[in-house]
Amino acid sequence: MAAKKKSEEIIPTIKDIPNLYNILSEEERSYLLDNHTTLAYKKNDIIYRESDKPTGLLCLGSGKVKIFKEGVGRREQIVRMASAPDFIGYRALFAEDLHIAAAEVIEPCTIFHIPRTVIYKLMQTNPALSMTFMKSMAKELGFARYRTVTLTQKHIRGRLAESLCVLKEVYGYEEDGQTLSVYLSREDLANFSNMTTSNAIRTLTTFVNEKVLAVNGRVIKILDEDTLEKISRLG
Amino acid sequence: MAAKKKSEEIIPTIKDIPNLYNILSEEERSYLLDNHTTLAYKKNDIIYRESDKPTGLLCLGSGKVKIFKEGVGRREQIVRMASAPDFIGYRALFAEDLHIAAAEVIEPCTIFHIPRTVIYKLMQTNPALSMTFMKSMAKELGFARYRTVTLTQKHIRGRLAESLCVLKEVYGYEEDGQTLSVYLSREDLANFSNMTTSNAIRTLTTFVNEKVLAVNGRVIKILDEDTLEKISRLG
DNA sequence: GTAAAACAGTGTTATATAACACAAATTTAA
DNA sequence: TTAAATTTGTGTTATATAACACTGTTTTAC
Repeated sequence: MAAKKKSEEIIPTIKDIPNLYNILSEEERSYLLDNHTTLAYKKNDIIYRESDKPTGLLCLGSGKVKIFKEGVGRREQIVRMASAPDFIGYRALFAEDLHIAAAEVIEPCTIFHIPRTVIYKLMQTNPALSMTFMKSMAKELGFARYRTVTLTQKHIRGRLAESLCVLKEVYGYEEDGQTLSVYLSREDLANFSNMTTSNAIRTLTTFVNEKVLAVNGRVIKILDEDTLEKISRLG
Repeated sequence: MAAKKKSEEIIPTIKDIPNLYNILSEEERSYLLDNHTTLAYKKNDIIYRESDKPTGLLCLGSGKVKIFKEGVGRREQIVRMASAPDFIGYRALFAEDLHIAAAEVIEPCTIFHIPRTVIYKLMQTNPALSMTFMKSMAKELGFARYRTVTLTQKHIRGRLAESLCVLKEVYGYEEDGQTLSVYLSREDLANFSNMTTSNAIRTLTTFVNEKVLAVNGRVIKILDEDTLEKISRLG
């Protein structure tokens, strides 16, 4: 959080995407290194919007991103929280569709852009690369299925508890082993959990009263992970 | 529907899965023909269950299948309705996961089973095959995202209207150009639309009163497709 | 450094939909 | 071919959660 820390941060390179770089041959690696661009985004930047056409593969080298769809009456539904190293926006690329969700920066990002033709060429010669994307997408589809059920069937407490558990999985804790390593508005928390902002606030308060969480502004500490998971499971 | 018709039906072969067969070389085709099995399932058969381990790729050659997850308090959520020729159960295969949903036969099926090693071997030599599965899965993920939003945000009328539109897309009409070519219980309709059976029945009745549908038992005619789509869109 | 905007928090009310309970009709099985 | 089970249909009640309306507090921008 300290401003000083930021200036010391080392900028990642595409070599830091192991799922991508590690499986390439020497020749493929140099082809990739010569044929990608590195982009820097700051907080609140939009990386792509709903109905944009994908131009290539995006790899999140550092930073945090939320992926969301606009629903009924502008109400937004966050469908995924991405962390580095992750692929983003590749569903639309491989489906040969337009984007069906938007991506917005939550914490400053380094993103590698690999043009469609480049990544397709690599996939032609390297079957393992296709398998990587396939596996990644299959995991996401599994998660999407799981969430469809829980967001429609669990009660408010269960939905919020589950979202917090997911955030813990994706971003982990700070050094203290308790503080969630994301800094989200109540509204984002609500949009990730399919509820109104008021209800997210209220439910957060009950979790604090029950000593499951400690909350200080947007800083959330998970005091009792087991109970949180239990609340999530029982809906 | 006539019993006689059934006995005349020709049994499909794996050549009838164009997304798979058409993109293979002669050599690959004969390898595939020698290394798959054809299975027949009847109504209400379970093809696989939640937490089963996938053993290979399943291709639906004929028939109709529902894919569902069990949610809170045994309540089932239908996440997909499959029609021939479709791949089924391949998400778990490629994610190297257990199945996270179950598949049940709605109308008698012919299914081709291609062992994991066989399909992986083909994917090693044929990059286009990987792309086929990738595209298929990307489309499904898009659909899943879309549904998450509508099932959580649309009202009951919009959800049921949307489900009927989806069924029309997937299974189409009978020869009369109006009758939905699936025969589902009210409960299945409800489980596909995230509502109780009573509410599915009631809402169906209001659609009949509004002359959008005509219903005779489980036979549903869509009288006014435009209005149905409008109801679906407006939520 | 101040004004404006966005966000957090809380109480109250309204409402969509689940839950329940039962009757009638249809299908299944013995 | 009769009984049992399942499915369909309808009315009533209960309740979870959205919607609304404010106030106080941060953050942002000029």
